[in-house]
Amino acid sequence: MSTRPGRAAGRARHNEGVTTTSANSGRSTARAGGTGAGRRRTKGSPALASERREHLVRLAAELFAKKGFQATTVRNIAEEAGILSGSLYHHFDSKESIVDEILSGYFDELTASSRAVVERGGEPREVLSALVRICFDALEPHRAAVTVLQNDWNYLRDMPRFGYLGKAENEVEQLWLAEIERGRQAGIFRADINARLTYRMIRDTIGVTVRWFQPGGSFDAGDLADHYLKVLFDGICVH
Amino acid sequence: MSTRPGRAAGRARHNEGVTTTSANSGRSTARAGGTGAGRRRTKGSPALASERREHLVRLAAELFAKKGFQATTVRNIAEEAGILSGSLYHHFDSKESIVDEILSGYFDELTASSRAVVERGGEPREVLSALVRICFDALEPHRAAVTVLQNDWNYLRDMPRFGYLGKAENEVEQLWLAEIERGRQAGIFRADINARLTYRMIRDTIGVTVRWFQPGGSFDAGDLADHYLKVLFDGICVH
Amino acid sequence: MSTRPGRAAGRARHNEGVTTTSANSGRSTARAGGTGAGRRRTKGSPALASERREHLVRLAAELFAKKGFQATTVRNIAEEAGILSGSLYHHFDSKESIVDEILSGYFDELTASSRAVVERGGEPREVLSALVRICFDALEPHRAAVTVLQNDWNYLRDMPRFGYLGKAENEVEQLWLAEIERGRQAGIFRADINARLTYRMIRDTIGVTVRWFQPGGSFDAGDLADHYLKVLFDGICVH
Amino acid sequence: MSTRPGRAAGRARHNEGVTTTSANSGRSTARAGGTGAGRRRTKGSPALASERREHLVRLAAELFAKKGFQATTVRNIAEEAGILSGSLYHHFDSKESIVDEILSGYFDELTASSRAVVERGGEPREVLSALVRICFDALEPHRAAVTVLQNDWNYLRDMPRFGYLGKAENEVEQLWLAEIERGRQAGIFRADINARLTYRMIRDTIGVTVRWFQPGGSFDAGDLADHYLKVLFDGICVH
DNA sequence: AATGAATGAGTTTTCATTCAT
DNA sequence: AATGAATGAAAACTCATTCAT
Repeated sequence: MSTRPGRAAGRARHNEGVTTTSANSGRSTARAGGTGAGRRRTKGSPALASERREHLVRLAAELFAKKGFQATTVRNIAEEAGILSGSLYHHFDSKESIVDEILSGYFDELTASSRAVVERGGEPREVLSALVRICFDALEPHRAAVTVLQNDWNYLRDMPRFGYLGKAENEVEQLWLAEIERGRQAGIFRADINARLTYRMIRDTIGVTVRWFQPGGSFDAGDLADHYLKVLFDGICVH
Repeated sequence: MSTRPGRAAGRARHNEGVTTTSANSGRSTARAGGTGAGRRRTKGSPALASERREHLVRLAAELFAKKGFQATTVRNIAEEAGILSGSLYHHFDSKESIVDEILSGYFDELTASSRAVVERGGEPREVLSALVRICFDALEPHRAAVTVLQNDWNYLRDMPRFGYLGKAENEVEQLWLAEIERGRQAGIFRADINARLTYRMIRDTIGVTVRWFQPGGSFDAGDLADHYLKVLFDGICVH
Repeated sequence: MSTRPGRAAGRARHNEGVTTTSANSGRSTARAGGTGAGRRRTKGSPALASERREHLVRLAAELFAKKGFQATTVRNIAEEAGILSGSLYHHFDSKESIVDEILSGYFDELTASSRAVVERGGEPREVLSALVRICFDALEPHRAAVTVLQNDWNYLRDMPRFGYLGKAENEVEQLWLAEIERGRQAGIFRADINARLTYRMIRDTIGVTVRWFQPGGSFDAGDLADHYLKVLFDGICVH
Repeated sequence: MSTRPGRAAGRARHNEGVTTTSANSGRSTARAGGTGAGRRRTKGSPALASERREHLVRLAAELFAKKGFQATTVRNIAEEAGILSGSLYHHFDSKESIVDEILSGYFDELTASSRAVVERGGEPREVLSALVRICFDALEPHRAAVTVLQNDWNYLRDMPRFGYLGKAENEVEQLWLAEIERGRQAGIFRADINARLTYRMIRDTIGVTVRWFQPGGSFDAGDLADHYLKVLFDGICVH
């Protein structure tokens, strides 16, 4: 379902407005059609360096999800990886750039999938279902990102570097609003509901799920989506 | 609707399992093994807490809501009050005890109101409506508490001091579950919805509202409740 | 045995070299042959004010003995008395002046008693016994002073205010040394012991006793003295 | 005489019951749930601790001895080392863990030597002499530990972390008591002395010596021991 | 004689980050 | 690619003391 774009094609890094003093400011992944001479530090294959990096990001993601971004120290991450905290700076610019990588990965996928679903078109109820399912489906692969967004949004939103988060959110919102509106015009959705309110309600409800959702527990993300769509479309009352 | 108990009558502070070495842990100064007779600070007013203290709690609450508990420094709070950070410790034991005061105030009220509503009885749909409205109504007076719970729950839940939060949450959950079940038995609520899932969905959705809800904006808490109950009971689809 | 001089006649206060900014610098007890107009703050009888003050000193002494001077806060003392810390400053200049009162009381008595015993004269062995017993006997009434001297001597000795402690110690030491010497000349004490080393050994041993000595326990101060004198004079070996 | 075990072989650190969150609690960096293989910091040298670390401990020990544990600030230590106070935390968890290192080093050695001496057996008088000499001999290499124990015992004894101090003291006491008893049975030591009282007297007297004993002064630790044993065994009186 | 509020200088500790090796 | 040592700025908290009321 997800049209997951390759990393190179996706939105690159998002360090707008950030002064980068060190040499290692951006991602060190290969850039498509790179113009400058990409920093190559790794002697072996670039793929290996990238693997190490991705591994570190995954470790960090887990910690961010478990303890929150602020409460996770660079030392925590390094310990988890079995190295010293200073050594992390060989791979990343800063703690922020790690979380950036995590969040942008999530948003790249979310916006791309959402756009694709809407472009494909179909019954508003089906499209809306698909949008909802995209969010639920992200709960497992992007658990950390969603969690950080839930818990540390307050902290991150004020940082210029993460301005893109708001923009991406907006783009997704517009897609939803249009679809809800379309359903209303078509007489499928009730006229007396407020589209924005409804959107917020749905998105928030899904996001906040990470706080108690256990992958591998009694429900999987699909069950959650089924249940939620049922209530969303028809309410909890018997008709 | 809410039987809102006065602060003085409600459950006081919740520092179970916390050794308090300093003098300012509770509202009335705790004394080690003093020989003198207990001092009553305020003779005239029934309020136990000093006005100054309450004022400081309010200032702190605003900051916690705006920036999060972790991101708010005691200096921030002190500056807001126009004093030095050390002076705050004349009134409070710790930063934690400030947030404790805020959170316990919220939970005292929430559990009391919820219990009262359930005990009064009535149609399940009406009782559930009332429970939902209690949560929405808390959004304004307890904005800070709800916000902190949203953003810093991950951080707070591991602290023994805040174990009571989980317990209070549980109590409320039980009230809701019983009511949903009752509605199902009565054939009012659909048999194919999961009570727990539904509960989490509703509570979370309301709580997360605090992230964008502006008191004094285009919607007030009542509008939100109306809209939400509409969707919750009957869904967004036309029947 | 102790010729305990009245407070008024004893060495007054010892704030040499301390700039006193507040009004209440010295003791407020009546001064013998006072020249200036003594500060009179108490409306009732001066004796009552003095009683309160003495009571506070006793409370402080207990705390100093239990937790050490440095580790005891002014707040601790005030709490014990059932007042607020600031209120203590109505009675005392500073924390230091409280401990000063405790220590000087001890030394006034110690030096006076020791002088008296030596002046009375007699067999060196008897005089030395009496000197030892003075120290043991002080263990109960001056427990706090002895304890503070043991634990906080390092801290206090550098303060000009407490320079008199060293002087008083010296005076006592001279009395002992002379007596030991006299006993040696008389052929009663061995010639091959070092007087100073012996003095230090005895005094220290007695002082350090406060660390485990429990008034009301299996031994009283007299038992300790008996035992110690036995070992001191004749050793632990069978002859 | 002392079987002085090397540091690396002795009982390491004693932070029983203390939750260590940071990385630097022990000598070898504790790691949370690291995946990588354990790192050995020093391959060549058998010493586990870094030289830098040991150097810092020595500096701290001197300051603790001079000013007392409480009165020595981490800033003092850092300044002595020519670094900033925060930098100390690269090497140590806390101020407490520094003093822990100092104290446990002393006790490891003391208990090991004492055990060895007792196990070797011999005349009670000789064994007791050896036990006394162990204590005197520790005065120079473990001056700081002994001093801290003298001055800050009151403060440290209440901390769970330092519970092992009491246990180690107890073990040593038992060794002494058994030896004194053996000497009594053998008719070498007087029957009318109390073993515990005698033990306390001796140990305390030696410990308190640190308050005036100057390594490099007119007496060395051996002289002190000689003199003390003379008095202890035969008393100061001529027989 | 005491309260209640505050000061100010200090404390220990945390932590992202830098950098020579 | 990593270590080991350090920085520096800030954090929470402590506490003797002051002072208007």
